[in-house]
Amino acid sequence: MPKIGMEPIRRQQLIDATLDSVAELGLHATTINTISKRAGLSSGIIAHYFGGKQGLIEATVRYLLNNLKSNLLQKTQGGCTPKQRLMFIVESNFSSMQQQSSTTRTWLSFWVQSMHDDSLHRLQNVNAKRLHSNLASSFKAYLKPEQAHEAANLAAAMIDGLWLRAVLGKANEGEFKKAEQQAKHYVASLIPNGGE
Amino acid sequence: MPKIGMEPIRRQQLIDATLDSVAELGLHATTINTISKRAGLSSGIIAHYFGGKQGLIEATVRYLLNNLKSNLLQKTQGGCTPKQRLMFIVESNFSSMQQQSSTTRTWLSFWVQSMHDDSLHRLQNVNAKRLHSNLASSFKAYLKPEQAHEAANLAAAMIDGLWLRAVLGKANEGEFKKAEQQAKHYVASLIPNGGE
Amino acid sequence: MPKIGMEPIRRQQLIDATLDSVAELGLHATTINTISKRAGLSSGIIAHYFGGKQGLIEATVRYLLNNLKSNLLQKTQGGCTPKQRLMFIVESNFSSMQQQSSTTRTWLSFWVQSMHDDSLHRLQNVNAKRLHSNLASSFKAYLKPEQAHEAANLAAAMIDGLWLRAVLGKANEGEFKKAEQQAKHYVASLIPNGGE
Amino acid sequence: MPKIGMEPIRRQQLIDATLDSVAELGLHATTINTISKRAGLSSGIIAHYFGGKQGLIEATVRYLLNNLKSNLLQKTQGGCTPKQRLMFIVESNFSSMQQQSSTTRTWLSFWVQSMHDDSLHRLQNVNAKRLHSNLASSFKAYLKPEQAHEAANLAAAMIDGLWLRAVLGKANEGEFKKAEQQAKHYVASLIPNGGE
DNA sequence: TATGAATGAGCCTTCATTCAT
DNA sequence: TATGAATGAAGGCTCATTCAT
Repeated sequence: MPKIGMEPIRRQQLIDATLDSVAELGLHATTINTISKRAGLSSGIIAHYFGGKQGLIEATVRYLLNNLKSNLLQKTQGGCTPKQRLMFIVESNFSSMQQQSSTTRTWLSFWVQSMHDDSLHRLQNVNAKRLHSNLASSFKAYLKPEQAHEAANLAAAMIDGLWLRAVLGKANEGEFKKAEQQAKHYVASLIPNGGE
Repeated sequence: MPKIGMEPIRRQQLIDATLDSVAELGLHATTINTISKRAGLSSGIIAHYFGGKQGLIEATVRYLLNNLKSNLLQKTQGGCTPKQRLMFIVESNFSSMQQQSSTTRTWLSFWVQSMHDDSLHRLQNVNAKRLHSNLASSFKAYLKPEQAHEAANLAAAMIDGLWLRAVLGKANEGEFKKAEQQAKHYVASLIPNGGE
Repeated sequence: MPKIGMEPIRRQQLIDATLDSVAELGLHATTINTISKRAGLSSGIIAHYFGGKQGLIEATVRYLLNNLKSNLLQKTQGGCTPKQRLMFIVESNFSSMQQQSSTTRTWLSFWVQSMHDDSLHRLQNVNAKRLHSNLASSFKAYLKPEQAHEAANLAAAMIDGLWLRAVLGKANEGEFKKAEQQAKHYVASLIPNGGE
Repeated sequence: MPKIGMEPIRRQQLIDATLDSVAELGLHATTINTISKRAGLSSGIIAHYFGGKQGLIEATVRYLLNNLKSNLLQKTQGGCTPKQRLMFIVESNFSSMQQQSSTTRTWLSFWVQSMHDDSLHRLQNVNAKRLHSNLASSFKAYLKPEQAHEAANLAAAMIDGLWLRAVLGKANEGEFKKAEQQAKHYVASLIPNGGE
């Protein structure tokens, strides 16, 4: 008699294993075997639940994006000022899934793969636009629409740049935290009069 | 006696073909065959001149780094103010190799691969340090050492962040140019009193 | 669940195919493809069961050695005089595996390869020592230890020499049998007073 | 202006290099490059003088056989008794080319290769027959033709067997010498009344 | 006479996919 | 629902051969 309701459990097991494997070995060296072994499951299960490797990769990226989204939602659900919201945006981009430091490199691996993979590129675009619109809508409390967009662009670039350098430089937690502080400071500097 | 003086020509042909292939297909999908076909040569020639695929990849990265370096050197060789030098640094990071838009994504592919490849990581580190030290030494004309380093960090992050977003967003030339302007503007903003 | 209990069958299929291929083509010309084709299986299966070509080669040699060993064991298990045991040793070295004439040359191929392959050399050493110790322990029924060792050396050399010349000379069954008789006769001649 | 009379020099250089390479690496791992590098020449020269790798291999084997032959000739040219001649035959088989201990394994490599290579097999046959006929003709001084042939067979087998075990067992010079003594002793034992 | 650049077939290995159970 | 045996295409590498010089 087949076990019932295993699907969500198995899917999450495999997504977690994928994150692990990509973090440790890189996307390039991650295979169906490195994943299934980490999950303690057979390789065939991936075709069963995700249709194939590509399906699992996409599901994993979606999972990361959802995490990022809900992380911000959770931080802001109690209500907050636009400035606080900007800080939360920075925080969630630096920490959300990155609670396990492992996922930072995973994130970057997927990012780059998206340049040559249309379905990943679509997902990555959604994310970039969401970051921009989140930032812009908050900046609009302090700036004219045109300027708010400009500020959002710069803020997004600074967030990505600092985060990227931290990841590529194999930063430890302290350095990572410092990068986050620098990002916050820069974002704050884009608000006229400190948001008063 | 076999044809003489072909070595540098062949090596460059293969490096160019590698840049092409990685730009179009990504590092993951770039094979000995995609490269040699683009170079109009046989696959065996790669082993002949570079020992193997890995050797060619590394030579290609070294070529990119050297280009970046000599590009800046050329811009500044006539003598310039520290502020001008900062602008040149931004420019060379945005444009050097990137004259052919193809190399932008190549650059990024190698960057990410460096997370899981020691020899590439070493090369990438050299580059990161050179950018930082170039920036810091220029900032020292206007700031105390400590602050100059801080400014160099922020400037480097902003350069990378804007460049990265331009690349991943598949920016056209105009958008790329705009990102460069934003980077310059930001770097200038880190100089007290506009460098007077 | 996949087919169960196939492992020993597949392993034997592949070992048999290896013996065939090496016998016909030589170790040098034996490839993963010549083996897997003979086994009626795909090339990938070799990695699956033996980790690679080298693993299969070693397993095949081990199989030959085990056969030789159990062949002698079987002949002598009913109990026998030391002289009879010596004859059985000769017989098993001439015939054990060699019932299929194919394996004779295979055996020699592995033997020679062992000069440049450490893992094979270790296996080959075990075999050489076993032959010597089998002979020596039997000779000790008739000779002093020192002399028994000497006799074992000479007997082993004659067995190998006759067998080798038969193999290299592409002997037919009759010639092979004659070589075996000569070996037995020589071994018997090393026993004082014909073993009375 | 092309150098004249280089041919015999180059041919010998390449044959020597082949012996070296096969001794050290085995026939399997010996390539046109390992040979030409040892000879201090280019790889193309092999095609030039021997038509290809196979031609060089055959020439090398012929060289070994000629050495063996002339070694015996030289030993016996002063005239000798049949018994002495038998001893010389043993000696030349143990030592002739084996002056450089390196060639022993080379010899064996070629021997085995001859099982799957017709032109080598023909050469190897010539050698086997010569050994047999040399031995038989000497034994005929002491035995009837039929018995002389039998003795020649046994003697040849013992010579090969002892020599083979010495080679495969990676014998040092002392052990090698001892094997030669055992061979001589055995051959002498085949002569009725010690040749008086 | 001699070189070594260049080729491309063939090798072993890796791996996503398929499928019987 | 889950397995892992089996496949076979594709990858990088090795190497004997060819040939312009």
